[in-house]
Amino acid sequence: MPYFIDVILPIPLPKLFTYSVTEAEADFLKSGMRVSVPFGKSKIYTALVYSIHNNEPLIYEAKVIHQILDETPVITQMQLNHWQWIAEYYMCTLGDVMRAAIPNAFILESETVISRNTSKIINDEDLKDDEFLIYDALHHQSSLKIQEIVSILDKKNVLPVIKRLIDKEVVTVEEEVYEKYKPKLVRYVKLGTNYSSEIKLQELLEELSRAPKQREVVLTLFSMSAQTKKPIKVSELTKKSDTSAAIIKSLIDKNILEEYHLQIDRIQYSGEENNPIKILNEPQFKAYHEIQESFKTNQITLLHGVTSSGKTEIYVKLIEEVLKEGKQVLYLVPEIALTTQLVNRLQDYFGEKVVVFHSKYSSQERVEVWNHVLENSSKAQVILGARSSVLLPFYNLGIVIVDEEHEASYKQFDPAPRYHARDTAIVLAHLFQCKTLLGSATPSLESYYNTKQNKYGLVELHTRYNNVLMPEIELVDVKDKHKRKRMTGHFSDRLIEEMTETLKAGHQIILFQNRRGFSPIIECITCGHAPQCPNCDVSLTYHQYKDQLRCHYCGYYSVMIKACEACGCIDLDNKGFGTEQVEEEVKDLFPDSKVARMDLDTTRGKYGYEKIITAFEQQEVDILVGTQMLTKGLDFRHVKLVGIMNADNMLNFPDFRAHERSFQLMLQVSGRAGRTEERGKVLIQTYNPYHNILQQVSTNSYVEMYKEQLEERRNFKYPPVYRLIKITIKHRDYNKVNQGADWYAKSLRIIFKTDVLGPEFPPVSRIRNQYIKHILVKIPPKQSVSKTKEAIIKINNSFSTVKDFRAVRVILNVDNY
DNA sequence: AGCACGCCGACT
DNA sequence: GTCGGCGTGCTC
Repeated sequence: MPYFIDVILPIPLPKLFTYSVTEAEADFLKSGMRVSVPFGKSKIYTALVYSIHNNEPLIYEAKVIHQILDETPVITQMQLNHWQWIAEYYMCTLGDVMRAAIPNAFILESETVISRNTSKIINDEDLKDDEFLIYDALHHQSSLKIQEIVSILDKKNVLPVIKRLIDKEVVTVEEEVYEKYKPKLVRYVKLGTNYSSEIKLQELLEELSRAPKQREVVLTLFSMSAQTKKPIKVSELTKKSDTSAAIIKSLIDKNILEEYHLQIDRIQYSGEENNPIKILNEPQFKAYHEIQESFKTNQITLLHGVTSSGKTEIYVKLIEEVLKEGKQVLYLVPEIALTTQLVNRLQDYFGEKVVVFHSKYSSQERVEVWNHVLENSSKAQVILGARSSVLLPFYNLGIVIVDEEHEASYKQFDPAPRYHARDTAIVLAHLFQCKTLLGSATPSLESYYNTKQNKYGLVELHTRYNNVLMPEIELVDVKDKHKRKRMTGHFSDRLIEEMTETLKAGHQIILFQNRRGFSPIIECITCGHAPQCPNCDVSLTYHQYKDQLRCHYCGYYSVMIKACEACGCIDLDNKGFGTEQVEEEVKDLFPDSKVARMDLDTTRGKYGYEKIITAFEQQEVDILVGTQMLTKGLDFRHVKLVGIMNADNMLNFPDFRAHERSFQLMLQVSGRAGRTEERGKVLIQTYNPYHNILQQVSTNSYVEMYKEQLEERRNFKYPPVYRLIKITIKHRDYNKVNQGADWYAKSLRIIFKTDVLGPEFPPVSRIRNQYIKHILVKIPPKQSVSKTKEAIIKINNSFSTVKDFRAVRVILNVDNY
């Protein structure tokens, strides 16, 4: 009987691919193992076994697999089910999900290697110049890689030459496949077995009396092994005996020392013994109890607890319970919240059981975390991670906690799979039949709506830890201040007063300036011209620290212009303001205070973020200026004052969630003020102090905000009442985008009538030389979401068969919020 | 998505 | 004349 396997390839094709295997291979293989397979003309890809069967494909002949890569599955059955859901719900392929889920190092690289065909005698005259060059090079080196041939011939396209050589049977090609993951090995030494007895050792030391340095090393090693039972690292020995690698090497060569390697983890926790878990205060305990109760009837529960109410302690208590049952915990946080603060706190309680996972880890580090989770190792009982950790190979999940549930960064926008980690985690928990706890001080409208629909349970926690009062929020009317000439730059007299006072009292200040749609744009005073990005449809932003103009979309930059490019006038004006400018102004206003800035530009690199946080924590910085980064669950104890420089630019952002987001953002920033005994103060500068959202922020009225916003969403047919699917049409050619988008929208309207919006150009209609148009499909509450998706897929398929639109890219984004 | 094949302009 | 530009079609 013939045997076949269906595999997932990490490419965005909707189908599985069938390969033929032998009976023995079919016996050995299990779904979730990796195999390498030939794909296309010459490439070898890493594929994942999905199923094993006997159904011979009818219309093509299945190729034979290249190699089996695993002894045991690296992907669990549960994950495959989960992937299936993700692919279906978010309208992408299994290959897309595979690429996002699997650590990069699991996907093997293949490289074409060219070697000389030794079984054939070649006449030099038969070869052309470049053919001879390669033939000659192969006499010096047994094999060549494509890249090496490119440099030998000094031209880009070397494939035709190689092809001719193959035809003439001068060379043979092979695909070399290699594993990317390399375990980290540490070199250790021990005394050679010949010298294990006391007497032999004495002899050795005498022997070495004329080599004092070597003798010293042996003595040091001896004393080290007397002190500790642990293996001795070469690096430690070198350091302790103050010697060089050469001396150690000569000892190894003489067989006096024996060298060996041990595999170690790249990320290690070297902490103290576990701290006892804090006893919950009364409100926390009540909430904890209510969560337990809610879990009896609800799979999912939302914990709505004000900022600084000690939600983490409640999570810790729940985690403790789950760990007792011997199950794993997934603790999701927004990317940015993965600070040492939270990690340390969890490690204090759970020590080595905590493992962290996020995008800044190298692919090698990711493999290690992956394997720990897969093996249900004691090192991976509590998985603390950002979005992508929902894709880890959980073994026996006991609970999922999604902290800061409202955070937009849980949604992946590009590339596919465009999944929402919160919702994907809920499905994951469902697969494991375990509970999900969502937590936030400012829940997303959709989650709160779900509690009202009785889909989720709801637990509220209204008091801050230690009964600290919520900060006092004051709205400052900037328009009025301007009129009365009470503004210094972007600072109102009220803000300056409060800042002066706070600094005098030795407290810290946070100034918040939202980054979106505001950055300093350079404009010519005479003709109004503003420098534009050559690739995108936006004005360039001025960055003072490098004196550059930059595009935030494609990364284009140029030096700051000296004069207007259009009219040559040298008077240029700074429009709008960003964090950088706020920082400058603060320095002028408070020259004696230390100011730091936290935004995308200052937090580059693996530890950029932590450095700033630590400096602020240790009070090396008095005033911290920053963007939304500041809002994410940071616990600064000495902050007394928070200033929001301009509330209006977020309120006016053209998005149906602008009001909800502004509310969340402002309350979250406010929450940074006064987290210990003293009551904090928040100043919000605005041109429109009577805006409902600002009123709701100042009185901390979440429910009021919820009701009002929900009403609007209902009226304008937006989530959570309606569901959304956004379709993006992208192409280099302006007309093709227009035609394609029109065709697409027209087809959609035949089925969905008025529930189709657009096509419309987004605020930035060209990015990286690609024109973009959006179409929005709204799904009414009673309409089947899966049927809607089926219909869209049909339209999408016929769209791609239209010749003119073949090159037009279409992106489907489900729940694009 | 990649990658090969194939047809057309611009230069060693 | 070749080089390499990118439109088109296919991948078990």
